[in-house]
Amino acid sequence: MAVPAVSKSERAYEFLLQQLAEGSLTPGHRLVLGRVAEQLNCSVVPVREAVRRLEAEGLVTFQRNVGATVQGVDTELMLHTMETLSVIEGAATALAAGIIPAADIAAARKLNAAMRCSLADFSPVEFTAMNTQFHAILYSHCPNPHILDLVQRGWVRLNSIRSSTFVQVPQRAHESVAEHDALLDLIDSKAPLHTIERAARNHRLNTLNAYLNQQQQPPSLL
Amino acid sequence: MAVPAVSKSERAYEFLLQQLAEGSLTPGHRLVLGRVAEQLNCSVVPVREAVRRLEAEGLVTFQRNVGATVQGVDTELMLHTMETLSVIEGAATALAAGIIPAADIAAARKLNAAMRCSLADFSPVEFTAMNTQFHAILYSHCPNPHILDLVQRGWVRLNSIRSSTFVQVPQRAHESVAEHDALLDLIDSKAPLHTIERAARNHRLNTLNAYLNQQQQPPSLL
DNA sequence: TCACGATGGATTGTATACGATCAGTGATGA
DNA sequence: TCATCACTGATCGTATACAATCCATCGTGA
Repeated sequence: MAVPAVSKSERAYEFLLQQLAEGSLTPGHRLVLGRVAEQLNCSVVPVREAVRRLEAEGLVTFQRNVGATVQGVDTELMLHTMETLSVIEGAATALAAGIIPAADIAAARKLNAAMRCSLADFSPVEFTAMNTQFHAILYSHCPNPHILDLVQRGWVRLNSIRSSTFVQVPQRAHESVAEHDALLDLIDSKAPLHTIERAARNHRLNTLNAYLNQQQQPPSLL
Repeated sequence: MAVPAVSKSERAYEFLLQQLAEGSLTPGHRLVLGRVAEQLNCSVVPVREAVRRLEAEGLVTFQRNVGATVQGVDTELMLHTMETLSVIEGAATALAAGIIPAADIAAARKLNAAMRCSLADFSPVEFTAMNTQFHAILYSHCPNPHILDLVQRGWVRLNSIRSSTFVQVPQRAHESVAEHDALLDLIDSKAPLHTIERAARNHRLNTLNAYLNQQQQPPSLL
């Protein structure tokens, strides 16, 4: 008989995670165990486990006897998540800098060039996808799996609580591309690791600040 | 009827976490759902959820159809966990430095003085407890709850995978006390945050290095 | 009209039951 | 003697059932 290679609870987890990452599950959305179980054609028990795992990662909040809701786009939460990611990703990028293969640096440069080109005919979604990939290349060689894990969780969490900074602050894209090149130059020139770390951290903090400034000046003022 | 304020799965989680933190559950120990359920006087379902959460935090490993085992004292794992904690705790300490009340700094100084006194009649367990408390004072005012959470998880994880560095490298205690004072001086003098961050990070990395050096020179050589 | 309490549906929390899977043990045959 | 295989006990994975709890709605009385 065809036995599933992975458990149902695992599949439920993957399922929900993907929905969160791709935005089908908008913040504030309520996760009802029974419904999810129906969609996955299983009972609620595996779904419960999956939801618990998501809770442990801070992607959803859970209230006893009430259920889970997708974490909302709270500005404060956004701030904290971005700040945390700036610290972790900065460290990960620095740790990876010394051992990243030249081929991958080249790939990152190429990607950034594509991002620069796309500025002319700007599509936030597309740009965001390339941006995510760009940073993934840089930090993915981090030799510390624990840090790597935290970075990836950070990105997932970020993606789950907001669409994308570039949707709301398109002008940030220009600065971002320039900072990417600067970062690559630092890595290429074997700059001290703390310099690379600071650059990577500041890059993220700059994005955060761009977002916060935009929040203070609502669109109505434009 | 007396209704439990918290769910059983929550209680199971707390129960296991405490056992891990206080070392009743030694690395390599096998967690059998049924046994734990018996101890807690409940069915296995809540226990499963708790174990899943522990797995999501990396405190136990889980194998399908086999069960959970407490993460072992792998030197490499230890290295990665400490390195991660150095990054996160450094950031947390720096972020907290600007807003920590004078009373708490005084409490930290007092605690460190007690640690210095205890060096004469050294008890690793007692020293470790004070050390944990000392650092908790410094980082607990970190305004970013997300980072704070990661620091605390890091400590729990560290405690769960090894007894204490000071058990194995007692001489590190002397340096540690001195570094604590230096760190407090930096905070007191309102040093730049990145200086404080670096000091806190190095403090932890020094402990890590002390541990690693001792590993390379097994006790038999003493 | 408004405040307040009862009621019912929806949802979660947990126990129990049973099939699936794994690891160890002893028997069998070369 | 040794490799192989069937068997068994332990444990996990999941479905189902039911109790506990919450939330919204409606009715009642002032």
